[in-house]
Amino acid sequence: MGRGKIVIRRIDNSTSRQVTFSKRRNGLLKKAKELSILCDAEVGVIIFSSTSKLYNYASTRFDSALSRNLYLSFPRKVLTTHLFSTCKLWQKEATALRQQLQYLQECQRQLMGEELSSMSVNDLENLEHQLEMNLKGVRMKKENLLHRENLEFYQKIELIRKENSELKEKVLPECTLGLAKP
Amino acid sequence: MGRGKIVIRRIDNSTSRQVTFSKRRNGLLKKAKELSILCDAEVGVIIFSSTSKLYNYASTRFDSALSRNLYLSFPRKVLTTHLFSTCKLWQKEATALRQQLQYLQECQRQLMGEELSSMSVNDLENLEHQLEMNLKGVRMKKENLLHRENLEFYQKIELIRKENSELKEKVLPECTLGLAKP
DNA sequence: AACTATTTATAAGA
DNA sequence: TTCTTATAAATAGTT
Repeated sequence: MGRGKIVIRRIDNSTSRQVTFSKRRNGLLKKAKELSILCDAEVGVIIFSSTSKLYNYASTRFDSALSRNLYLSFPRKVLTTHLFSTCKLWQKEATALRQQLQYLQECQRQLMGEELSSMSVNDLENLEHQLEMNLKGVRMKKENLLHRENLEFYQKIELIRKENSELKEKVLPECTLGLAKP
Repeated sequence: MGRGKIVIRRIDNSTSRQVTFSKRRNGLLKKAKELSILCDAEVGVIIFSSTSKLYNYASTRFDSALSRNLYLSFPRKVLTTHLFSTCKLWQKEATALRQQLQYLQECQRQLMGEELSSMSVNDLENLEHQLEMNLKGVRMKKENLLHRENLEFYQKIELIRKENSELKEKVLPECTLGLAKP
C-alpha cells in the first residue's frame, strides 16, 4: 500500500527503516484499538524499537482478561510486561483525571466567589453576568415549581371541599331528624 | 477499507462482529509480523476474543527484548504480585478520581443553572442563596478592584498634572520674552 | 512533516 | 465459513 510494492524483509537503509517503523507502529496500534472496540475484544500490543524504546497499547479491560487467563501457562515475560504497561496506562489516566479535577475545582471556586485574586475587572464582570444568569435560571425553576405545587394543592383542596359538601348533604337530614325528636 | 465506510464503535450484530473479528485479527497479526521483520523491532500481540479465546504473536527475540527491558531477575511471584497490586491501586485511584469528577461536574451544572430538574423547592432555595452569596462576593471584589484602580489613576493624574505645571513654569518666561520682542 | 500514487485491508454481498 | 469485489485506509516513495 504505497507508491510501490515491497517485499517483507528487513529494510537496509536505516533512515527509511526508522520512518517505516514510525508509520507502521502507529498503524498497528490504531488497528489494535479498532479491533478491541469493534469486536469487543481485549487486545494488548507491545513494541520494542530496534533501539529498545517501548510502545504499547492495552484495551480497557485487558488486564482483567489477563487475570482471568492467568493460569493458561502464559509466557511469564509477556504477562509481566503487559502488567507493567497496563500499570503505566492507568497511571497516565489517573494523572489526566487529576489535572481535569484541579481545573474544574478552580472553576468551581471562582463560581463560588472564592479565589478571585487573579481575576481582572473584565473577568469579574463576566463572572458576575454568568452568576446573574445562573441565579435567574434557578429562580425561574423555583417559581415554576412553586406554581405547580400551588396548583396541585389548590386542586386537592377543591376535591376535599367537594367531598365535604357531599358528606354534609348526607349527614344533614339525619341531624334534623335527630333534632326533631325530643 | 471496504465496500462502505464504518465508524469505530462496537458492532451490534453478533454475527458480523464475529466475522470482522476474524478478519481484523488476522490483519493485526500479519501487520505485527511485518513490522517486526521490516523494522527489526520486537513485537508482541495478545488478543482475547469476547469469548476469551486467546490469539497471540511474538517476534523471534521478543522474549529477550522483554528481559532487556524489565527487571526480570525478581522472583516471578514477587514481581507479578507487585505489578498486579500496583496496577489495581492506580485503577482504583483513577476510578475514584472519575467519580469525584462526575460529582463536581454535576455540582457545576447546578451552579450554572442547568440540571435542576431533580431538585426540590428547598434545594433550589439553598442554591439561590448560595448563588446570591457568590454574586455578592464577586461584586465586592470587582468594586474593590475598581476603587483601587481609580485611586491609582487619580494619583497618576495628579503626578502628571504636577509635572505639567512645573514644565509650564519653565516654558512661560521664554514665551513672554518671545512676545515682548517685537 | 506533507503529499499522493499505489497497494493492501476489509465491508458488504454472494 | 469462504470467496469475491468495490471501496476505504494504509503507506512507499517523493517533495
